[in-house]
Parts: sequence; C-alpha cells; structure tokens
Amino acid sequence: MKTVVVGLSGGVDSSVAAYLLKEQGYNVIGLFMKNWHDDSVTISDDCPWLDDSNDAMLVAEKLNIPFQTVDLSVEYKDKIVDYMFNEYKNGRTPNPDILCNREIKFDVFLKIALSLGADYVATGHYCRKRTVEGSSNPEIYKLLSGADSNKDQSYFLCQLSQAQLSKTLFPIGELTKPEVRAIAAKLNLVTADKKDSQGLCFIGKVRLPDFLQQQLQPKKGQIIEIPQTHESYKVKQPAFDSIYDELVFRSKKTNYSITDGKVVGTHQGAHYFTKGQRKGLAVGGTVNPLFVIDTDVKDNIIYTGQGKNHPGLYKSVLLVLPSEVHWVRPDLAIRVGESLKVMSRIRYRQHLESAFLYATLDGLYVAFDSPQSAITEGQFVAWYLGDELVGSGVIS
RNA sequence: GACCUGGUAGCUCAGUUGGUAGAGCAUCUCCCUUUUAAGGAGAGGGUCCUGGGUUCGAGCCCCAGCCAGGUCA
Repeated sequence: MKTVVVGLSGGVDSSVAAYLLKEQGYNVIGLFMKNWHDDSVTISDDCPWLDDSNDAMLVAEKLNIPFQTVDLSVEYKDKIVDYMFNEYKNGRTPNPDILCNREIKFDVFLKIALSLGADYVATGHYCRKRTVEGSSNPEIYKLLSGADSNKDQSYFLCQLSQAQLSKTLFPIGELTKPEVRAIAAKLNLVTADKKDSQGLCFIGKVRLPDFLQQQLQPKKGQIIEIPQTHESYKVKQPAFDSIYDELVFRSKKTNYSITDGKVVGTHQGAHYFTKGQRKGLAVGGTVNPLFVIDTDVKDNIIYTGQGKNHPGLYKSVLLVLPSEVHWVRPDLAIRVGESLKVMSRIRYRQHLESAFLYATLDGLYVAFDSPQSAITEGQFVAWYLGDELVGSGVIS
C-alpha cells in the first residue's frame, strides 16, 4: 500500500483530498504546516492559524488518519517573506504563493513527507496530473488545469518541476468546488462550510501597505499624471529587419520623467504600489479613474494615466530572462531561434490569451496577439498548450 | 484703479423661469479572489465664501465685503 502525506490546511479542499485518497486505498497521513505569521498585520480574526490547525486535526480524527504538525516558519521567513520584501523594495511585484509552492509545499514539506516514509504528497489544489502516454524511464508528467475552470489553480503551480510532480497527487482536480463541498457536507466535516481562504497563503488577508511597512519605510513622493497624448505613445513602428528586432522594440518600456506629466498628488512610498493599481492613490478630481502605469522606486515617483484604456497600461510583448525560464515540460522546451504558439496568462484567474513564444539569447519573449493591461515585473507569466501548463517565468 | 468671470461634497464641476442640492473622481464597506491588481454592488460626506436685503420661501435676485483668475488703463 502506498503512503501519502496530505497537507491539511484546515480548509475544505484538503479535507476532501484526504478523504478521497483514503477511499482510493492509500495509507494517508495528515500534516499541518505552520507558516510564518504575524498577527499584528492581519485584518480580521485574532489567530487564524490556530483555528486552521484545530480544524485540520478534527478532520484527521474524523477520517481516522494520523495527524501531525510541522513548523516551517523559519523556512518561510528565509524563502518567501524575505523574497517578498526584497522584490517590493526593488519596485517589483512578487507572487509569494507561487514561490510558496515551489519552495515550501513541494520542497521542504515534500522532503519531510518523504522522510516520514511517504511515496507521495497531496494537496487540495484544483489541478490535475497526467502521465505522457508512452513515456517511461522516467515517466513524463503533465500539469493540467483543474476540471473546475472557475477555481483552476494550475497557475500557482507553474514553477513545479518534473521531480516535484512525480511525487505529487492532486485528488480533487477532477471535481468542482460545489462537488467538493457536497462531499464534505455528506461526511459532516467541520470544514464543509468554511469560507475559502484568501489573501497571502501564509499570512491570510492583510492590507499590503501595512504589511510592507514592517520593513519598507514610508517615504513621501509625487504622483504624476501622464496624458494620453504622451509622445512615446505616438512613435510609429518602424519596418523591422527581423522578428527579433520587432520583439526588442515592442517589449521596450517607456522611461517616464517627472516633466512628462503634471503633479496630481503625493504618495507615501512608490514601493507600496503596483502597475495597474487604481485604489489607494487618493487622487480625485478626474473624469476617469487614475491607474498606476509605472513606479520609479529610485526617484520615488508614481506615474499614472487616466482611464482603463490609457495607452501607458498596455503592452503586448514581455521578456523572461534566460535564468528565469522554467519548463514544467523540459521535453517541450524550445531552443534559441524557435517559436511556439501557446495560450498564456500573466495573472491568476486571467483569461488565457493567445501568444507566441520566441526563444532568443536575451531570453524568452512572449508576444501576445492583443495588448495586455498592466504587465508587471516580478509577476509570473505561465503558458499552456491546451489545458496543460507547460512552462512559466518571471516577467522582467 | 476700473471692469469681467468665478467662489456648491476631499477634488473637478453641474444645478432649469427662486421652492432648503446632484454627477464623476476620491474615501469607506461588502462581494469576487489562496499573489499584487482589476472587476461588481452599496454607503457616508455639503453653515451652496461672508454679512445684510427683497420674498411666504434664495445656491439661484439685489447691496456690501473677502478670496481666486482674467481683461483694460
């Protein structure tokens, strides 16, 4: 009998995952991870992780499986929290939950599970795993989107490797959220009606500026509004000698300066803001809302544009640096000079958009068919073939 | 100095022939969402520059003053 360690988070998804594995005949062990946490910056509930750990334990009891808790807060601090602060400090917008999966759940946690004698770890993610037909020695695994398109969480797993996938099970990937809840309700699990978790995976719902202020000091600066008529938006596309020249041209960022627009307000720190952001600027008096189109943490300036369709918000080509290109399916990786038609997204829950990948010495260019709003450095772009996530990378 | 235009929610403004005020943006709350955003719904918020006058009743009319911008000498 194979042994599986399930990461019981105290939520309904992992509860049902554990149940399903048991039904399938696995020897199931429940393991709760205590993450880095800081009660001083969470919005609501006093001490959510304690409730979660308690719920996880109750579920394990109900399912009659062994239960343990591990404290991974030190690893979190090192690998996730520090990374987060550092990215924000540099004016980028990190995605801690993707890192959390790559570095903690499917690394540290996985190793602990293996040391406990497990053959696999399992989580309550809405995604599926398949084996490539005919592959063996080693088998090649596919990471597929969840059957519930509304809850698909494959994006969060876009940085997993074949080695990680080989030791992983996603028991609820074939189900929809309502089906998962129905199972939990039928079993009378305490988590059956529990609200879905939100916010950062390790800390819960926080006000990001409050959280960031722990390490990033407020610093007053100016908010500039760039008019839609800014000259950089009028530049005509030259005739290109090669696709490469076109990619370089179209991926180029506009470097705004303070004289390109007018001062419309002040902010408390450019590093608290991200591209595409609307709320929190506290600048009124405009016909249409202002959106952040760029932040300059060096000079502490926020550039904004008025209206959802401001040209400064849109770009259709982005670059992933060579060291940050990750193929979940290395066997499908393209080489310099090659291209690949894919479907791609630059944020969680965004619709998949048609795009071409171009491998160059600069890195991997992702060229979307239509311009994308708020392509943000530090976020992950993930590309799919059909419902399979085949690769991803950090937007540079 | 004279004249003109304007002073209405945090901001930008709308307010018909006088009947105690509205819109966008901002803010707050909720929904959505295991990143950051976005998106959806709702709410709060006004000594209508000040002081007089006319009127049953004035943000709207009259007078004076203050403030801002402009024009002409």
